[in-house]
Parts: sequence; C-alpha cells; structure tokens
Amino acid sequence: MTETSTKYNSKNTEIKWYQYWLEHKLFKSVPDTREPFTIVIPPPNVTGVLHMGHILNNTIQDILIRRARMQGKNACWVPGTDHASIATEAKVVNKLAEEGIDKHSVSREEFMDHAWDWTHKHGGIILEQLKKLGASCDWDRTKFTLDKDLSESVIKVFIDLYNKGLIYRGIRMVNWDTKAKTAVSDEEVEYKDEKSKLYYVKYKIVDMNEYITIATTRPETILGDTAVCVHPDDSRYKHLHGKQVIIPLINREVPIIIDDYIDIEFGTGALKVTPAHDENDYRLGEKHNLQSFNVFNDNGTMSKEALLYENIDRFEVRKIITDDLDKAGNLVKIEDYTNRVGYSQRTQVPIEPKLSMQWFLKMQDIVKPAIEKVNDETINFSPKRFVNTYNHWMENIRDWNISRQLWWGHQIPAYYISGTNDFVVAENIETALKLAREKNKNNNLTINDLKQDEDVLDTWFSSWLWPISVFDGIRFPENEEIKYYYPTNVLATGHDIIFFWVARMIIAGYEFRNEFPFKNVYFTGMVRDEQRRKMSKQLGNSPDPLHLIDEYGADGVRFGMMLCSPAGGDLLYSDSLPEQGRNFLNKIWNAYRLTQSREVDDEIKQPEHSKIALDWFNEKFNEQIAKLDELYDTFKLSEALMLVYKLFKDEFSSWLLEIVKPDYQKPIDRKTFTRLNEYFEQLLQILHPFMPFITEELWHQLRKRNAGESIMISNMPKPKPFHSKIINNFDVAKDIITQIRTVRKEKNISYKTKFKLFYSDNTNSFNSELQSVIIRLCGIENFSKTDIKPEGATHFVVKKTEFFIPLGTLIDTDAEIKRLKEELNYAQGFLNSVLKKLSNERFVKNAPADVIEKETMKQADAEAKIKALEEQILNLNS
RNA sequence: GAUCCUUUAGCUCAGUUGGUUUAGAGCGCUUGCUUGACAGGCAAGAGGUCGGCGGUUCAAAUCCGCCAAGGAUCACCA
Repeated sequence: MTETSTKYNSKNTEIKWYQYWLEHKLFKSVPDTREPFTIVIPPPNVTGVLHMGHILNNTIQDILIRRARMQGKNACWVPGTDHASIATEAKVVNKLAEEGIDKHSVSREEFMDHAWDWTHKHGGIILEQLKKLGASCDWDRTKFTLDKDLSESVIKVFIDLYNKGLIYRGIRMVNWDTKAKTAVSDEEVEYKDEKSKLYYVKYKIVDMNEYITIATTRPETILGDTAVCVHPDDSRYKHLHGKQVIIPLINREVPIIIDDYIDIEFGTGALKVTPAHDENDYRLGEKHNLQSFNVFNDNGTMSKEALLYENIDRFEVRKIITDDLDKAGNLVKIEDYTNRVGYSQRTQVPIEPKLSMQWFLKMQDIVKPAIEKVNDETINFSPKRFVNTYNHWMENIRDWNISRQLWWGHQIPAYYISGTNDFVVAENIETALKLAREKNKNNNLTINDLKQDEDVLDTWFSSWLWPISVFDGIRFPENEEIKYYYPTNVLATGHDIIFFWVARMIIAGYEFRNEFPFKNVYFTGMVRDEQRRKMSKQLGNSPDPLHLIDEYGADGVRFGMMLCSPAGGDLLYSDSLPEQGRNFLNKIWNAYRLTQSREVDDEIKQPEHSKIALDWFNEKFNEQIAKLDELYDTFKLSEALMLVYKLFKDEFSSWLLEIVKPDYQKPIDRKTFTRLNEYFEQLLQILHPFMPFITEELWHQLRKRNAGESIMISNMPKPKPFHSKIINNFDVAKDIITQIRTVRKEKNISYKTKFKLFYSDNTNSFNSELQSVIIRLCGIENFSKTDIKPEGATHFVVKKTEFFIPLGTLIDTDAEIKRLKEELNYAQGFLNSVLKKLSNERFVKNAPADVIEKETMKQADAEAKIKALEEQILNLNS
C-alpha cells in the first residue's frame, strides 16, 4: 500500500498486524492485580468450519474483550473446541466405511485411534479461521473437551453426582437415532410437520364374528401390538370389554383393555398398543401389565421379535405390510394425514422411540438455584425476554439422559461386576476394584472380573462444565486461575442453544462452585438471508466467511455484521453489509490521508474557524463517548457501532475536517494539526474494538511507536464533562449552513460563486462567534447584521433570526412566497398544538411546572418565528 | 394445544419512569455536484394518520382490554 493510494487495502494490513499481536503476546493473560474480564468461547465442534453464525458470535466476543483490555482490565478470552460425539463419530464411521471397514469389526481402542487421527487432521481448522477474523483469544489457553484435564473433570463430576444420588440408571423410552445407533436427548430432537397417511386396520375379535378397527400412522408397529385400548364410556365397544383380539398376519391373541386415556373422537376410538415403541403405549403397558415386543433392530430394520420382515428397513416394511394387510382383508382404508415426526438433529433421520437402559441425571433439585439467580437478575440476560423461555423449560424440566451409545467421548466410569445391575462407579479400574471388593465382600475379585460400561457421556455433559473446567476448577477448586478468572463476565451465544448450554452451565456453576458461571448472557439472533431463510448448505444461501474476509476485509465484515444486529434479533445478511463496512474503511483511510496531506507550518496563526470547530468537536466527542459507554454497558452493540460510525463520518469528517481543511495546497498551522491528530487517535481507539486492523495500522502511522506498543493496549478515552451549550450553538451554525446549501441547490448557484449574507436579529439571539465557520463552509464574501431588509433577497429563519441572501434577478418571488408560506403553515400548526395544551385548564392545573414552562417557551419561539415569516412574506408582496 | 414475543418510513431497527418541537437512525430512493482526502465520495431532499378498534389520562408510539397478522419455545392423539 502506498501513501498516495486513495483506496485502503485490508489484506496485507490484516496479516501484518495479527502477526504482530501474536509476536508480542498481546492476547496473553496471566492473573495479576488488575480486575479480570473473562470470556470463554462457546466451543465450536472440533471438526466444524466457520459459518456466518460464528462470525457474528465471535465478533461480539472480540469487541467486548478488546474494549475491556483497553479499559485496563486483565482481559482473558479462552478459546477451544468440543468433541461433538455424534457428529465426529459419524464422520469417522463414514470414513472407515469408505475404506471398507465396519465400525464393529475394530476394537474400541482401534476406533479411538482412528478418531484421534481424524481429529488431529481436521480438527481445529475453525480456530485458525477465527484468527482471520481478528479474534484476540489467548491461544496458549486453547482447550478441547477431551483433553486430559477436562476429561478428568467430567469423570469427577459424574462420580460426585452419582454419589450424591443424582445419577441413576434405568430403562426408559428414549429417542433412538437409528443412523448413529444411539439415544439422544429430548433437546436433540426436531419435530417437523409431515404429510403422512392414517391407516385403518381391522382386528378380528376372538370367538366372535366381529372386528374392531384401529387407526395408525405406523402400520409396521402392528407386529409389536400387545393390546387394543378403548375408552370405558365408548358405547360402540362396551360389548367388547374383556374380549381378546387377533393381531393380523401374525395371529397373536391380545386383550382389549379399557383406559380413559383414549380420545373417543380420534380415529375410530380404538387404539393399538405397542408398549416397546411409543411413550404413551409404554405407560399403558406398565399400567395394564402388557407384554412388550421390540420389533426393531438398533439400525431401524425389523427384528426377530417382529416375526416377519426381519432385517428389512422400517419404512420399506410400512409399504410391504400395507399390501399384506390389504391382501389379508384387514386394511379398511387409508386417509391423508398431517402429523409431527421427530428427527435427529445430528443425523436427520426419523427418531425411533425405543426402550433402553440409559443413565439419567435428576434435574428437579439442581435447577433451583439456576432458576432463582436468573430471575433475581444475579445473572443478566440480554435481551431480557429470553428469561421467559428459560423459565418455561427449567420449570418443566425432565431428567437428562446423559448416556450415548458411542465410543467417541468420555466413557462412563461405571464398572459392572457380574450381570448388569451390580456395578460400582469410580475414576479408574483400580479404585473400582477396591470398591467392588468392598461392595461384594469378596477379596478374590480381580480386574478381569470388571467390565466398564461401553457407553460415553453426552457431549453437553462435558461442555456444561466449560467455564469451570478450562481453569481446572473442578479438579483443583482452589487454584489461582479459577479463583481469579471465575466467574466470567459475559457469555455470547445463539439463543438456539439456551437449553443445551446456557441453562446447563448455570446449573453446573451453582452445583460445583456455588456461583454463577457468567454475569451476563448476550443472546445473538440467527443469521438469515434477505428472505429470512436460515442459512443452510441445502439452500446454498450461505456465503463463505473466509471469502468475504478476503473480499471486504475482516474489519469490513465485522462492521457489516454488527451494524444491523440487534441483540437477540435475527440478522438478515446481504453483501451490502460488508460492502458498507469496506466503504467505511476507505473513508477512515482517506480521512487519515487528508489530515496528513498538508505541510505543517509553525509560523501561520490558527484561523478562528478552526479553533471554534476544534473546540466544538472536543465537546461533541465527550458527549458521544459518554453515550457510547452507556450503550456498551447495556449490550447495545449495534447502536454503539452506529454512534462511532456517525461520529467519525458525519461529525469528524464532514464537519470538522471540512472546516479546518486549509485552502488548496496551502500548509496547515501547527496548533490545528496537533489537535486534529489527537482527536484522530482517540477516534481510532473507540473504533478499535469493532475494526481492530485498520485502527492499529493508522495508530502506528500517526506517530512513531516503540516495538510491542499497540492500540489494543492503549488507554480507551474516558468520558469527561462537556458543555451542551457549545454543542447547541454549533448546531445552530449547522442549521444555517444547511439552509444556505439548500439555497445554492435550489437556485442552482455554483459553490464557486460567492455571495453576501445578512441577518436581522431583533432578539439578539444569534451568536455571531460562529460567523467564521459559516463563512468558511458557505463561500460567503460578506456576513453582516442589517436593520434594513435587503431587496431581491431569499429568506430563511433559523431559531428567531432572519437571514437574507441578496440574489437580484435570481429571485423568483412567487416561489419564495410559496416556500415561506409552507413554512408558516407548519409553524402555525405547531403553535396550535401548543396553544391547545395551554388553553386546557386541566393541563395547566395538573401538569408539572417544568412541562408547562417548556410549552410556554415553545409558544414564544413559535410566535417569534411566525412573526418573522409573516414580515418576510409581507415584504415580498409589497 | 399451552406459554411468550413482535407489529413505528420501501428494508432493518431505535424510541428510557406517558410530557424538548404534529416521531428518529442506517440502508435504499430522488435531485444536484468530476481538477481540491475519499464517486467505495459529497450535498440537499422526498418518504410514517407508530397493525386495527376501544379505554385510562390534562397528555398515549409509550399504560390497559379486545381483535388481526407474523414469529419463538415447549408439549403432542394413535
């Protein structure tokens, strides 16, 4: 990039400064005497790649951490990844399958080797990608949920909860993923509306020449039926109470049971009962002591117990059995029907409800502090409305199925002694042996008599400890790091994982440290396309983030993502967003070029207009950064960025720079130059959290810096008292200037043509100090007060002051009158609304004094303005 | 089905405990401006009966009720 280039080139700059930051270890944090500011990254899937959601989420975290660092806090952002049991195992299984290897033909150890190979090869790419975004994580702290220390923490917690009696093992109806061949939690099931069929099938009654017809969406489960259920009050079936029916095709005799769970109105009012494959049927089965046949294999094909169609897929069987039922004369009819089908979030196959032995965590009691501390705002949610969602889930929480029938993950530390119900829980096999010998009072037991549970723990069972375990606070609760960094300050994450993560981390925080894991939770929205569709691979509507960074610069992308991203609200992405960011980068770059483009002359005196403008900007800046702090503190980051953007673009570039700019090729005075640079530097500082690269680049160009110095550890400007009066005065000048510009435009007068400006000020309200600024920006050759209203002049009124620009023949009197009349109209309308209030007795009686005073002042101002306008119109008419 | 949220300019959103001008911003749009930091720019401008109806109040985008549309979460009947 050359000094004279009119365009900012982000690419080289970004590589250079990220290198510099790493070299000088500027992201590194170690405990010291400063106040800590901690963020733990929501760990992405180790095999994942960066998508737009990550960009948004991590930009937010980087903004918060960079600001804290510049405020002098000891900022620590801990990066890392999670092992994503199901997703990663699926990928490894697929890879093995491609090589012709079946998972079950290799040992657990061999499989784990393959999985680690895969992880080392493909894992952590996402962290490298975050560096391109400018993420200022302390990379030396990078953690992985399967690291030794984190794994030990998970096992320790399992044992602890087991010993407290909160973890139990039991047969339950679980959500079975037939592709991953594991149970998944309720939260991992997505329901979708689906067009399906309702099949009406008749079952013969034993010893009667009669049939009972049931309706089902899943005819393949008929093979597992062990009863037909009717409502006790259903008159259609009263005569069948106590009878047996024959299951078609397999001719099994099962009872007709009676239960008021039945909805008489639905279908035929008769329900087939399949206790092994439906949650409600399971309950009926328990209540009525029914048999249970598991008609599916783990992979979703029919099992031996089905008696028919063994090893054929469940959806294939649905078609076959429909035909067979038809042939056998049992199919009555088929209707179209819409119902909701659960799909596995990970593999997108339909969930099969299945009875199986799983490990559960009792939730009822351990959620209590987590509910309380969110509701009393010990933990602050932004936006607040997510507290409702949180409460709803927490108050209806069900026990958490924490076991997964997988190998990739933390193997459950339970050791079976003999059979399946005799086991001990211990952190290793040696301790397990000791416990087993004690438990069975049998010192002859050896390690060979023990067999560890095959299953692993849910990935979230390790990530819920993340804010604690990354500082090793589970294994060593009193270590310096956990005591210094915990609790953390902010968690920034998508609202879609409020239950998976946020809620469970809060639970873990209180359970294991008796303290909240983070003070604030910032929920981001979803990134969608312009039609509000979610970004997805299938639609191909998601841009490649790295490509965007390449094209618009990381700073540009960060700007684009933040500008339109209200907390919790969805972000509708379009390329115009990073484009705006890139344009702004260019603006900053060129503003810098302007400030440095002139020779500095110590001899020339500072012009008055420059001094006035600089003084004004000083006040404006202080006013704005006070607002900025407020916006940060309430997590209104989009608004914070907008404020900085406007401050730089409008106030600094368009007003200040235009005023202090010396004439073409003339030098600039020393005083102005110095102050400009001071303000420029401060602007770079407040811009830095949002756009770290360009600000670092220009901060270094601005002055010679020592090796290792960086804007990212400079002191963030603090709000100072400011004078609103100076700001308000300047606003009047802006108003006048805008009016003059409008005159030029309407009359088509070139900016090169100079003209005279007069004002008539009976009320002495015009602050003539600002004359020099107006002259500077408006090409005025003479600006003076007059008592005689000039002929052939255009008019405007600002506040109570009338202004005249004599334009001689350029004046179109009729148009002038028309414009003034419109203005008069508005002023009169306004005055009326004020008078209406003031003439209302009850208003005058009830409203507070200051409100009435304001209204009275509005009245006076409006009347003065109307008077001025009326006079002008009168003059033009005469 | 239950609970909750949203509805303000063409689009995305601000708008504090009701009262500083008959509502603001960014983008988009319209018009004008090429020697001057930047056309990836500058300047000026148009555009809204604050979803609808009713109520409370001296005063409602703001509080309350009903209705309508959209969305979210949870649950789920075969």
